[in-house]
Amino acid sequence: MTTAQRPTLEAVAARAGVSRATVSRVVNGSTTVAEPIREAVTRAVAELGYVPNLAARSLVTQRTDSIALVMPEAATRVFSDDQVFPGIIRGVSQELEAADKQLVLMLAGSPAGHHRVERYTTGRHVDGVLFASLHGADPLPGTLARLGIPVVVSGRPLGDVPVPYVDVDHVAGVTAAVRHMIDSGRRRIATIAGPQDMVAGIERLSGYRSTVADAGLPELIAIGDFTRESGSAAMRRLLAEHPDLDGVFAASDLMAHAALRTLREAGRRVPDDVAVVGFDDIETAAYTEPPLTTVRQPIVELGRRMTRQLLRLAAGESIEQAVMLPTELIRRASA
Amino acid sequence: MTTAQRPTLEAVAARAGVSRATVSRVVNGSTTVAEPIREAVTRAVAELGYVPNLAARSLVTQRTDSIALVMPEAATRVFSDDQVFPGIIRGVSQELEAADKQLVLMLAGSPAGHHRVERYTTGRHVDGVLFASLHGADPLPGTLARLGIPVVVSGRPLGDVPVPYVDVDHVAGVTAAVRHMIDSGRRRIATIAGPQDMVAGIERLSGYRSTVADAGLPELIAIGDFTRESGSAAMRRLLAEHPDLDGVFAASDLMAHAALRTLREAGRRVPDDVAVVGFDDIETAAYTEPPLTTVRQPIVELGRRMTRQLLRLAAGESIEQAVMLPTELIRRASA
DNA sequence: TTGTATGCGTTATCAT
DNA sequence: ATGATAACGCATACAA
Repeated sequence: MTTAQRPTLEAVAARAGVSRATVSRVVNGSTTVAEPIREAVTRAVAELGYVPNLAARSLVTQRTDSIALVMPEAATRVFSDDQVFPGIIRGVSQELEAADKQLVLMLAGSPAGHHRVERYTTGRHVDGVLFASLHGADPLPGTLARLGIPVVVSGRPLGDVPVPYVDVDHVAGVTAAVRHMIDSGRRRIATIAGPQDMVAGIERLSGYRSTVADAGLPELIAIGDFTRESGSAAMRRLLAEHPDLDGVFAASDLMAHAALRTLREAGRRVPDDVAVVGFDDIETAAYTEPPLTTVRQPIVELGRRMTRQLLRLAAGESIEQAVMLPTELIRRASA
Repeated sequence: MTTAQRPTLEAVAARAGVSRATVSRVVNGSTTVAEPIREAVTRAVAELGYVPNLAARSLVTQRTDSIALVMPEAATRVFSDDQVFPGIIRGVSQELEAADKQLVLMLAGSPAGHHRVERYTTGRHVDGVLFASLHGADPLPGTLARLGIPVVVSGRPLGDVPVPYVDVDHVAGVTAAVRHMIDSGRRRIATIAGPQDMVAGIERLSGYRSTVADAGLPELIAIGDFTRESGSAAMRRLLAEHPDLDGVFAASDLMAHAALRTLREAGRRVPDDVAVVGFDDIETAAYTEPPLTTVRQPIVELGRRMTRQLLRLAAGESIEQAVMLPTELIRRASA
């Protein structure tokens, strides 16, 4: 490896016939530099192909200009075709790009991974930390916040940790979904709920319960974990226990997709016999058979908002403890 | 922000009653440290919650212990429910975690983004660079390689840049797919090809052409860009131009999925009237109507192999210029 | 407006 | 086996 020595401030300074300090000023856009000198320096920078050494810079500025996005899911689940995580990544990188910061991605599925994230983030190797989703009451966000490290979480954190978060309005979305089925005459509406150690799972279930309760309808519940597999199993259970059901609200499109198939295999027609509504509005939802009515959540926007909040926090501003994003019922053919 | 001063080597040294050098040795696992001293230092580290400052370390070691994964796609396409990119990310992070390195994710869809990536990577802010997919003949990988920066690309690079790459055996996969249809009696087999500025698109098309040619069958071609939308449009075109087609090989599952729907809308039964085979084996493939026969490519493994190659390269080893991963025909109901 | 001098927290070299 | 001490490349307070 003939790793050509990369030029330093020193080299540029020599070439331009000025001091290191002046070059540094030009590179960092200081206004107090005479035009001819600025030009000379700029030329020297270009000729030498100078690029600042970030390590050196961050050593003195105490900033790293990078932020971590932590995905505490098991690596195998983070990237199923559930589009939640990819969507968040996309939103985060858009906003980070605008701010000229780097995205350090950390999957923390295993305990070892979690520990690694803890070491890395508490070690202040990043200017801030974004959590993409929390399982149970993870103490890490709170720990970081207490250390004075900027943190923003997606989804209201379980337990009462005073960590700022951005979330979508699950309850409003679910309410709209269930109401829609009630309005079209369904009376035996079941739900395939999400995991009850995640806010999204908890809130979507509670939204369902209060809505059916308000309408004087019974609760028909089976728990899944947002995946297709769990959706199939849950649907089969519901069918066995409540053969007369005429509506299903699934807490994720993946589970709804599986429910669609399971219902068909059981000889039920959708939406004629059973109405089905999902949650997420993943791309596949428009291509299921029949196309899926579902609750859209602005997932890319979620990533963007989290990032904006974090950057403000890192800049020393104070921010709202909670930001809520709206959801929307997308009507297709399944309900 | 009461940013508690984080302890430095100096502080640990003072507490343990030794020199900075000794603490550094213990932290870095040097064997030349007496056991009692090592213990004292270890205790001091724990008590103070010391974590090394990576910037300072990398300033002297000339390593950053992080590698960049560049996705040169437009941000909007990188995370469609095409599982390719998420899969690669997953493979890369698994392997990186094992090597205790950080993943810096860079999307480079826009020209500005591309330039940003160039600056960042040529600036040696990472120990190596992985490219997740290339459009056309991107010069950046070659540039980096010439600068002595370790680079590994996914997919054979277009143009003849001598950059090491890992790819899946597109041709073998496509051949198996088309043969499968021929063997079951299809004689008018069309293809919905991928974009012709990407190797995956090019190779899958050429695999199709040679296979039908070998069988003395006609070429029926429409070009898409791997997305569902383009798949629908291409399928409609094929139907209009070749109403008698009895088989379709789509270069991506997303396009195959759209084709399935378009065929149904046109009143064709799959597989009775028309056989359909896709490529990728995304999770959705098992849930389409009918379930999709497709060519599975080991996408997570691709990410892992790329990473392993890169790490070897960064460690000064020399590596194979090309690594080819096998594909496999997964038979379901659509063909 | 520009230059000088200092320090950021490590690792590595060289003594001891 | 351990300790001084010199880099590493940069930003900035201060001096000019």
